[in-house]
Amino acid sequence: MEGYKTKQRELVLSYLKENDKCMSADEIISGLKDCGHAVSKTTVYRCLERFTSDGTASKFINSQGESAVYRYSGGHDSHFHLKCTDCGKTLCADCGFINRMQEHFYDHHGFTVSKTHTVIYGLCRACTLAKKESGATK
Amino acid sequence: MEGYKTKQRELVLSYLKENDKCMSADEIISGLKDCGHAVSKTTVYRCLERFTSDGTASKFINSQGESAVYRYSGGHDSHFHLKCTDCGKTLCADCGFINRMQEHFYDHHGFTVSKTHTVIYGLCRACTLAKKESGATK
DNA sequence: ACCGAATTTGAAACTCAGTTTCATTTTCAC
DNA sequence: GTGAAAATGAAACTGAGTTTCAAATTCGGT
Repeated sequence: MEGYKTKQRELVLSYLKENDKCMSADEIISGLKDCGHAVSKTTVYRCLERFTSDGTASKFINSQGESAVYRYSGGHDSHFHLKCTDCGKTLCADCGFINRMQEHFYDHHGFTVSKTHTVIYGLCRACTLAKKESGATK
Repeated sequence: MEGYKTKQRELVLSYLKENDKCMSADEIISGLKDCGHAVSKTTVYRCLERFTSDGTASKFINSQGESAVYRYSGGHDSHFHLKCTDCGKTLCADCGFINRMQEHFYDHHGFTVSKTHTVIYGLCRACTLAKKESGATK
């Protein structure tokens, strides 16, 4: 009931497992090519979609114009992305606050917050400071 | 110190003011065209970028492959987007919880959460229910 | 092992939001 | 008015992701 088993799907899956970090589709495509196990772009996207929807991997959307990143779901659950709108860096925050958020949004908005897909936008420490200074001097 | 005043910029600004809701760049472009005040795509994007960075308007990024939406910042501050990863609908949540989030992320992660750019992903009420049911019956 | 239907693959063409380029036009301080 | 700085817009481009479709692969039934 789950489709055929194919070499390409195995390759993408083990690449995700072996490189346990957030990777764009492009990184995965060229990573596999460099290993001598090239898998086509189309197929990689199809695998990632499949893994994302069956829970094998998580997809993180950072901002439009920037590629999504994927990561093997090896128990990384309470994991948030904090994206700096100034310098563009993305921080990962593994913290329990998400549970409080989940409660709030479920109770007050009937909304089940995804543990893995949410991106919080704002300013990182460095850019917060930079903004403050430039605001003070200008 | 703020650039020249132009007809086009005024048109985009008043269109945002008069239609106080989230609109994609495309809606704005064709809306203006339909009013008989066409402004070029390039210019609309440039205006939106300007308004976004000077605080006149807010930009909301929902998901890659989908266009960003913009809204005039007429005091809509504690305003969140809740995006359903299943049906794709976006809900707006005007609520004070963002202040608690801001505190948490500032205190524990040195991160200043944007009041306007953050998108929370998850399942809306309807899709949460739908998931539960299909999970129970299958 | 072989057949054949269902599934998967991949190259190429496509989509579409957003950006870049650059010649032309507009603004506004002087 | 004049001219330098800024803004406009048409067209071409970019790049992530999708679609198309013919060829290849999987695997249950025999």
